[in-house]
Amino acid sequence: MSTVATTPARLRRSPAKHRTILAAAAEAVAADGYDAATIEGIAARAGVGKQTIYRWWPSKPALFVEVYNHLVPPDALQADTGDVFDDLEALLAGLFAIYRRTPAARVLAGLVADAEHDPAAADAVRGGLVIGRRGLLTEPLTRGVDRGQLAAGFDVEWTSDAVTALIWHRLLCGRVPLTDADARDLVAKLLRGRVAG
Amino acid sequence: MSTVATTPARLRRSPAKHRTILAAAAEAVAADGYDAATIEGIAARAGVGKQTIYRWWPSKPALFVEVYNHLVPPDALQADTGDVFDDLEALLAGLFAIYRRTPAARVLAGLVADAEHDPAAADAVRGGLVIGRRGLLTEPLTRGVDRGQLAAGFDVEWTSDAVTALIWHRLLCGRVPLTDADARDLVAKLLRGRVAG
Amino acid sequence: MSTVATTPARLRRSPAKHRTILAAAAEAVAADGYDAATIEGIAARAGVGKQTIYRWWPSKPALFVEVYNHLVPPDALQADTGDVFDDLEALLAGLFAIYRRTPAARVLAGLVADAEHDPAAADAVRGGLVIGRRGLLTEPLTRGVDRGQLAAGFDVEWTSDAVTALIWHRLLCGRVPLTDADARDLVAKLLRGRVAG
Amino acid sequence: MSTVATTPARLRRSPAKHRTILAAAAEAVAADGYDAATIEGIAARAGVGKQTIYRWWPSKPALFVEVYNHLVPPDALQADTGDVFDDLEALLAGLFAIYRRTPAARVLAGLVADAEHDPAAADAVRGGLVIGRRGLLTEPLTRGVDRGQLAAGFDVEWTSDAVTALIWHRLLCGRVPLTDADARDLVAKLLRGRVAG
DNA sequence: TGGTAATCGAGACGGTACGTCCCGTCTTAAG
DNA sequence: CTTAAGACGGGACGTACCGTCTCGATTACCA
Repeated sequence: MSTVATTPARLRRSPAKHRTILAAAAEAVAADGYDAATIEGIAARAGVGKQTIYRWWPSKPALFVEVYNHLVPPDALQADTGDVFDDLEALLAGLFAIYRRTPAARVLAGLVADAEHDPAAADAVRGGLVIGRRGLLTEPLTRGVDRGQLAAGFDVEWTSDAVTALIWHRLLCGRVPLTDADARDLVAKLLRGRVAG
Repeated sequence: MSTVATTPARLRRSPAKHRTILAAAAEAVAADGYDAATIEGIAARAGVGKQTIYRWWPSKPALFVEVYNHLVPPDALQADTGDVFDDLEALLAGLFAIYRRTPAARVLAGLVADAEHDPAAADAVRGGLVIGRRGLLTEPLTRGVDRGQLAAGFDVEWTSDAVTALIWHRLLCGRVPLTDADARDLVAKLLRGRVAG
Repeated sequence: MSTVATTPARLRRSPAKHRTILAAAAEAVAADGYDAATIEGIAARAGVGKQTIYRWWPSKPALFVEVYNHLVPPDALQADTGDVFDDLEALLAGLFAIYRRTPAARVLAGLVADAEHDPAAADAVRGGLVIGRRGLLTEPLTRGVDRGQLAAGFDVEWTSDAVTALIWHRLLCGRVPLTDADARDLVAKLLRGRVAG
Repeated sequence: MSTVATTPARLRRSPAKHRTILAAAAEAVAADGYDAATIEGIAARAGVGKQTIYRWWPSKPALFVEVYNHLVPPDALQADTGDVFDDLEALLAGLFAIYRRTPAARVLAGLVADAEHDPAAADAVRGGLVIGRRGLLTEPLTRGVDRGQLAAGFDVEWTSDAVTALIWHRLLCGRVPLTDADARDLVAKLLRGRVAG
């Protein structure tokens, strides 16, 4: 009878379903790859109606952005040992470990793919290991500069992008998984400038 | 039946149609993006039956590998000025010019996307600006090492990959097109090691 | 719980809501047609939860049976003038007037449609202008026979069905609404046997 | 190369599939009823893609109009014995036999249902046993008038509609199938005017 | 120069997934 | 403790392309 809805009756998504769907999506990628993972299949795998997925995520990329964030929680990767090289190595090693353990790498690669034509996905991907999470890279580097461990003119921005770029290149192109050695190598080459052996 | 005679069994495929299809494919990407460019649409645009496309290319990625090679002819990018930095800058500037003029960048990005799930596409992409065309990068670099312009231990392989990675990152992620300035910057940072300003 | 006491266990269903829903259902049919009138839409139109409708009516046809009975109250159509032809003409003219004024005809046609597959609807429809309301037709006719105005052997049952059949045919098939002239014509042809002009 | 399509390349629908689909549709109605017969189910039953149905029929009613015409071929019902009562009885008996043997009656009832909201279906239904096929009824009746077997002023049009109406009423409402006796009864009551049996 | 075979456009075909709509049931918060 | 609002599993909708297939109609070689 009241003609004015007091509160907009906030959506009451079931947290359990929510998690079930994210898990089913991750499984589907692990099983069939990002591309073959269809909304229809994920719904079936989760024992959920398709509409329940479309209700909460406007598109497949949007869903997988959340899957990625779920698989790669940013907080778990922070480190501050006092040594910028150690910090970065730890960060990358942790990230690569997740990539080896979960389908996160395939998800990210798939999102990069979608980003080409889905502007929303593009934004999300830029947040995926670029803008949003760039703090993960820029903060330790900035600390390194502040501490004097890195040269005063050190280009933190460019280096962050370069690290991201090299990782993506390996994800998209590489056949072999990323290892701790790759983390060390990346730090050595890009931060210490030891390109020439 | 064929007696493997003098003429190699007469290729009936008309070169004109062949080019028409490649052009239609490029147009379709320019118009709608890689993903929305369907075989069906390309066939219609080219005034050709779908089968004619499938006769010559087993899949969409296979078609676009050829489109890419058509748009970015490797020979046009060679340079040997005697200076490795100039060579590389010229190479990259030429490449970026093509990326600005044609849908080649969108094609490459699309192929990278397909590469995630289509092994044939993956191989093709690795050839697209990695293995096959890596000579484009490794040869000038090797000359630079031989000439003494680059340090003896300079890691040509890693540097080639890094250049590719950074370009891809910009293609997949960047909003702004690559320019001559970007070519200079890349050479400065990765080859001259001028990361710190 | 209910002690079958003085008051019959207090009907919680508010008569106001009840009427609101019936009205919303009628409006929905008037606006979009029987088929496009969904429970979901009626609930929204009535400002009522879907459950509230399902609580009171097991199905869409069940709801519309009540809507029909609400739009076409049987008592309003009775007449006993002493002349069977006048009685029938009055009855039909009154019915047709309702059909022109309200969506009752579309509701009945829709129910006939539902009746094909919904046994409950079928029963309801047979009551809609056949068994239950047949009294409306058979009673005046029987009086006519008793009074001697119709032949002794006059088949009241068959004639009632025939009248119903012809009306339905016009409802389901006719493009033009039923008029007073149609009422007169029906009586002339079927009761007076004036088929041959 | 020729810019002018010589012939509009007439559609080449496979006659075999066409028949398979009609048969599957009839079976589906027989098995589950008109309403529960979905395009999806018919396609599966026929071993055919949904698109193949949608390619040739714009809607479910359109499909079933053709199914009805296939089940009730008008030519098979003609008769001209020289006696209008015999002709009509034969026609109706033949029709009712088909209704007992095939799901044609359920199809017609379903179409009548759809006709309420689908204008195309409405047109088709009017053709189904009214306008188009009305010749089936009007022609023998007209012959009867011409022969003098029916009164000169006999209203052929009205009688045709009345016959149709009564049949439909039985189809939509009746529980028992129509029999030869019903055919005789209909002729007796409506043509011979023996209502007062 | 007329046969004959391949190649072509067109598009029908079985199929899969899309994203939407509504069903009838179940859950939650506010009154 | 009832109600509106609406989330939920489910199932069909009608559409878009996929990659395969079958048609005639060119077309270009060969006899």
